[in-house]
Amino acid sequence: MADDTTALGAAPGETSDAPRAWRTVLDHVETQLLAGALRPGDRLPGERALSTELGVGRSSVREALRVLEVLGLIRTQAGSGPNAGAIIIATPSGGMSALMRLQVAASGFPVADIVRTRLILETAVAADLADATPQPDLATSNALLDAMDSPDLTPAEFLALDAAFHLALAEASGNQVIAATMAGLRSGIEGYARAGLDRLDDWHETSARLRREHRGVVDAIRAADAPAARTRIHEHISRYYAETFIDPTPTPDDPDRRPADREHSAPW
Amino acid sequence: MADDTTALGAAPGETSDAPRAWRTVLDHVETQLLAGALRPGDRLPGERALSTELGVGRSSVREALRVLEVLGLIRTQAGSGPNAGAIIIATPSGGMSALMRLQVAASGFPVADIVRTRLILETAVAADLADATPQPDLATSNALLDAMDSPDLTPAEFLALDAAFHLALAEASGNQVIAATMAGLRSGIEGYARAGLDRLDDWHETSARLRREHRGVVDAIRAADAPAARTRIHEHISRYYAETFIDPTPTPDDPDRRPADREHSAPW
DNA sequence: CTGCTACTGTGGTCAGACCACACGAAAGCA
DNA sequence: TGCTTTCGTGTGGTCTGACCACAGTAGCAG
Repeated sequence: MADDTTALGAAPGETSDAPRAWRTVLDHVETQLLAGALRPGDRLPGERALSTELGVGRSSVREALRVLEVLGLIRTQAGSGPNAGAIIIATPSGGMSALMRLQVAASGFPVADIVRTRLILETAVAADLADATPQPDLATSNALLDAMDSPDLTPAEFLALDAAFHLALAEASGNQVIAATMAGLRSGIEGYARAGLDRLDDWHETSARLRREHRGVVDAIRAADAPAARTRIHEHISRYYAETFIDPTPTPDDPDRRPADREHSAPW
Repeated sequence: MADDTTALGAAPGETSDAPRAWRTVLDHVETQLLAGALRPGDRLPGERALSTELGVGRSSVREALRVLEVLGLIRTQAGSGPNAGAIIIATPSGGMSALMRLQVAASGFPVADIVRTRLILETAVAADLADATPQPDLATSNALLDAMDSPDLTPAEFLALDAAFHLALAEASGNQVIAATMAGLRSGIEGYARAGLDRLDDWHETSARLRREHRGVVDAIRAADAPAARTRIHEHISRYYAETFIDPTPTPDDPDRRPADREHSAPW
């Protein structure tokens, strides 16, 4: 369809219309994706090729590719051969994590909101797993649970396994959006979670309780007892945060964020 | 490779360790953000300044900035004055939308998973709003509802208002993470939603029902009847998708996606 | 004091040049 | 013939230097 565009489309200075050059590239890739011309596993044209093909500079192409890379859409590899170049991979978790992490860092996402969202999602996941007709595969989760029983784990290691466990549950539900979101939420509050360790009085006792609660959740799922799974995971998460965070209250008061309806005091 | 030459931190070729230059920039910004040295509203150093400061080329700085921009962390503005340059803004919805949209396009996110996630989130939001102690502010939602009553709306326009309504509810809950996620989910399936319009037998009847259901949800929230709010929003959403999508079944079968536990037949 | 005009700094883009790398084909050797 | 080595080639990764358009601002003219 006539790529009109002409060579003028993206001149150096660009004015009036001005679709930022890198946007052109991004849109082009998205279109190709939507049209099915590009599927996971495929290789994108080389940067130089895309550059001439779209009539933009290579740097602009690179800016777009960088975005795609961070968003988890492509993987780049220098060199030659079938594995080289930019190939399409749909790995959302990475992008989701980056987004959450940075937004939290920039106080765009209050930690409390993240925790609350996590609560909602995990509760639903647990109930979902319990109700699943073909008993869901919890092998990964169980393996992690066993690993957590190891007595010589540092709190940080335990925490990592804990996070993996929760993520494994989300993945077991088969919902990729939730799994990716959970991964993102996790990494968004990772720093706080680690910092919260110091706040615990008795780590030994806490870890024991966490392990117990984890087993409880899995047991409820196995027993196909959705209500119990819901309750247990809910309490598990909310209790932990109640212990490790001083005050999970949302952002104090930003000059440009209306503190309007914020105190919904949801019971988590 | 005897003579590695280079030896300088970030020489052109870079080897062994090789933290990709743009990553350096990204990490730097994130660190500054975490340290509080950079807050929303602040201006980042100029590209050239950052370039020399971090010892990387301007192109690398730009690649990083582009990522930050797409992620909704900064806003760039050419020219001079206080509004020029790259200033920190924490606007997650944009990045979330881009992420979702592209992942769906690349079949990284099955549409069904998105719908299901939306269902979970919105159900929770509705219940949350109903339980909120200070009656939440539903002014925006109501205004949209009224706008939707206009008889001369094209299906597409109606759909846009509908989306805005649902988003307004999420925003009213005060949870920014959910609001942003909802915005992302929406734009991820926007194309499908529009396409689904053709599938409707009687648009007039459908829109009337949708309006009725919307009011019903808001009424339940006003009445602080969380269970009703839950049920109504759930039915509202699931019914619509059941009507507009042929087969909400996840991706057929991708060579690299195990069709494992996927049929959890969630009741939507 | 007012209004116009240069100036300056900022992002946006492009073009060209290297580098390191990884693969594959050709050349060399057994 | 078959294996090893070498060289060539194409790819991403980066840097440098150069314009352009734009938006304030300082400074000059009225």
